[in-house]
Amino acid sequence: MKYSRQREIIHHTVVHNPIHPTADTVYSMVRTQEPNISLGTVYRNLNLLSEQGLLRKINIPNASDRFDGRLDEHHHILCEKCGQLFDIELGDLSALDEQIKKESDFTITGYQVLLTGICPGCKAKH
Amino acid sequence: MKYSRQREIIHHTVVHNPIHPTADTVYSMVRTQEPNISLGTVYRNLNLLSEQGLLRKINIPNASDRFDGRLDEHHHILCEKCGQLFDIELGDLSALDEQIKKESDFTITGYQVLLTGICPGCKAKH
DNA sequence: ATACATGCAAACGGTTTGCAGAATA
DNA sequence: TATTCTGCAAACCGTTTGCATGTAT
Repeated sequence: MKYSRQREIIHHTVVHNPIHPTADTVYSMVRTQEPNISLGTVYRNLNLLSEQGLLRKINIPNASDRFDGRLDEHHHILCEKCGQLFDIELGDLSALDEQIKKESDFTITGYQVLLTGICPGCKAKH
Repeated sequence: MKYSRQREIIHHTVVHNPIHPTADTVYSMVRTQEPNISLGTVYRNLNLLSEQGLLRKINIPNASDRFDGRLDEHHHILCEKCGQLFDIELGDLSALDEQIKKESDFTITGYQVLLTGICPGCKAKH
């Protein structure tokens, strides 16, 4: 992976904005610094960075993927009202892995958990 | 919801074929009985049936949605090699709900768990 | 010099939608 | 008859890709 200014800005943008932006949101943000960047470059770099483990790509059903600069183990909850994605700690889910390893002949390589709910802000707006 | 022969065949197809078919697979299967059915009708009915709770729609990252006629609580594991989706029992995850309810101000409305791994069949083919 | 990256625009894949006509209630 | 449904085709949306050019090593 060769250095590029565009990639550095993209990476920096995701890491320093813990809002779990979509590619398109990253694109808008990056354009303030790099006005001629193309959406294709944003996609290519977000994918590259997540393949290299420098970013996480979070799949959202029926909506755009989100990107997350936090690399430690945590999960997410999607607010049904406002669409914002929040971090959430789920304690230790590795017990599930253990259980499945015992009960099935699968080799588990990963899992994803996505919760849905109503965030405190949306609850406040009754 | 008015009766339609097409919808009945679609529903029957999903319920009696526990292979977690995609819309396109359902389309192929249904066409053997209903050669003039359109893909649009298949999509419309799969969505309608899952909205009514008569079917479950399972979101798969970077791939087509799958449909499941099993309505009881269970989860799924996607084989990375062959792409087949299998049922898996994860015991009681409601403890997670409890934990989150205590630790956060979110109202949890649902969660989805998708495991990835290598299925026994693919492991056998070394 | 040679890889790799970029901007652009077109293509892609899965899914949804508008419409005119057909089937159900 | 009023409403819902269908087949068809076009549109849609998020994402990827081919290409000619530019940049890093």
